Amino acid sequence: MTRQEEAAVLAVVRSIPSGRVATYGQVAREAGLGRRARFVGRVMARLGGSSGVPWHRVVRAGGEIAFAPGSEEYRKQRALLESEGVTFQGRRIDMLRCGWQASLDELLWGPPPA
DNA sequence: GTCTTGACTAAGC
DNA sequence: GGCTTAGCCAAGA
Repeated sequence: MTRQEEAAVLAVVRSIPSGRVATYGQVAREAGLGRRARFVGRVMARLGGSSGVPWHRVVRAGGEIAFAPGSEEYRKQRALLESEGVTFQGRRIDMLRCGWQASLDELLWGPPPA
């Protein structure tokens, strides 16, 4: 929609700490978009990847990567996540360990950089 | 203006 | 565990 909402989405995604992931719906809520999870997906798609935004930390509900398993993008995203310490179980991310929860975030990992 | 498409989600079978 | 359906909303054609 507007640049502002897009910026809000990017800000939320940037605030996801390394080694953890958030779902599209979660990002949408954090950005004040309510249930516009698809909008988050659209913003990610438009980024292209070289925007300094950790797009790979955004996954679908349930902790599954949004891309088709085996696809180029899927493998890239998974590789990036695993390099940050995110653990997978099959094609799902262990959300209990790596899922991002803002409140729990500060308790376990300390306050985010910004 | 409408119709289609999609990096979504929750619920139901 | 998986697949389908229905709801959702914005961008492009």
